[in-house]
Amino acid sequence: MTTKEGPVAAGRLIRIQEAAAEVRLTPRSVRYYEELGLLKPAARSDGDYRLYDDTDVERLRFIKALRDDAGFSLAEIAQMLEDEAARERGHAEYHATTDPVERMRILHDRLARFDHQIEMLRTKIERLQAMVDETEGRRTGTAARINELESSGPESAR
Amino acid sequence: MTTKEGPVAAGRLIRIQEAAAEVRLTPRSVRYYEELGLLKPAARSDGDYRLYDDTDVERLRFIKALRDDAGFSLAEIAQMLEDEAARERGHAEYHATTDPVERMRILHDRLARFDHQIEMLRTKIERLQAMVDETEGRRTGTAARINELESSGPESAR
DNA sequence: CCCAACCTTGCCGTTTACGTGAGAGTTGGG
DNA sequence: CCCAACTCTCACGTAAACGGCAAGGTTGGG
Repeated sequence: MTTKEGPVAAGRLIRIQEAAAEVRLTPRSVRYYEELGLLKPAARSDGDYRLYDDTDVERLRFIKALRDDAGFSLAEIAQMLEDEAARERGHAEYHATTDPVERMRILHDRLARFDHQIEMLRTKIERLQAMVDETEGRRTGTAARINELESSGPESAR
Repeated sequence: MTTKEGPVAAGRLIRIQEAAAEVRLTPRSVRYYEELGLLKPAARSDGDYRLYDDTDVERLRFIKALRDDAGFSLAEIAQMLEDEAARERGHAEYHATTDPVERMRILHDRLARFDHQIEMLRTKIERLQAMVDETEGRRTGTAARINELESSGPESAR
């Protein structure tokens, strides 16, 4: 056990603008994602300000990556993340239940979700790779014609 | 040189429904893509029906792949394909010009476009791979905790 | 020539993923 | 306590990517 025990570092709570800026999103988008059930701020201030912790930011980063890089729709992302939010923060719930069977169920559930996410991404990679291969094929054809012209052309160019 | 020279097989001309169906798109989408300048039918019938050949269908297939698999916007796709349509069918234009310099320019242009497309796709693949790695990391962590519980759990389960 | 099935060009409707205020409340430094 | 900056919750506006319908023209088999 290290000195700073617990879930890594649960100290900082930031407001929506800072959280959004850190992952290059707008506050509006973050609120919209919440509206769709993709995440919930770790807490609210007395004045009802949304307060995010680092796991929230990580989640936002992941959401953005799924959207921008993988091109998934927010609906699909919601599917993939499902109520994982509840689980992640359900670290509390996880420790709350004494039932080891329940604990295993949660963990296995999580594992399955990871596997599914990985599979989705791998599938996408394969398709992209297929497109690369195809494009490379066409590129080769064009390159070949360039070579033809470069060896037969110069004679007529003289 | 084989017996059937020329651009592979320029015989069949199909109407929009058949073309769309072949690549699992709707006629509406195909028309919309045309409106955005992503492709132009090889010909029109007397009654102004759009008529597509196999290179058109290939193009549609590519567009759909870029959209569905790679997640590019139609605007980005338009960028990537630019006026490549003019070039592809500019096989005619290509053979029309006697200037070998012009021919080389066209070919090199095409090559550059292919290279750019490949680069875009490769970039996307790398990002997806990074996400896979990250997710696998988290998966491993969860799997580890499962193993912990599976070896320490059964004792309390007795 | 006739008709069902298909196509054409508008044009308005819809969903997704936000942008952009409006009006009111909250925070925090001076 | 005051005020600038930030945030809240509606609520309407918008661009992208089509769906769907209307009114009319085209195709092609019988």
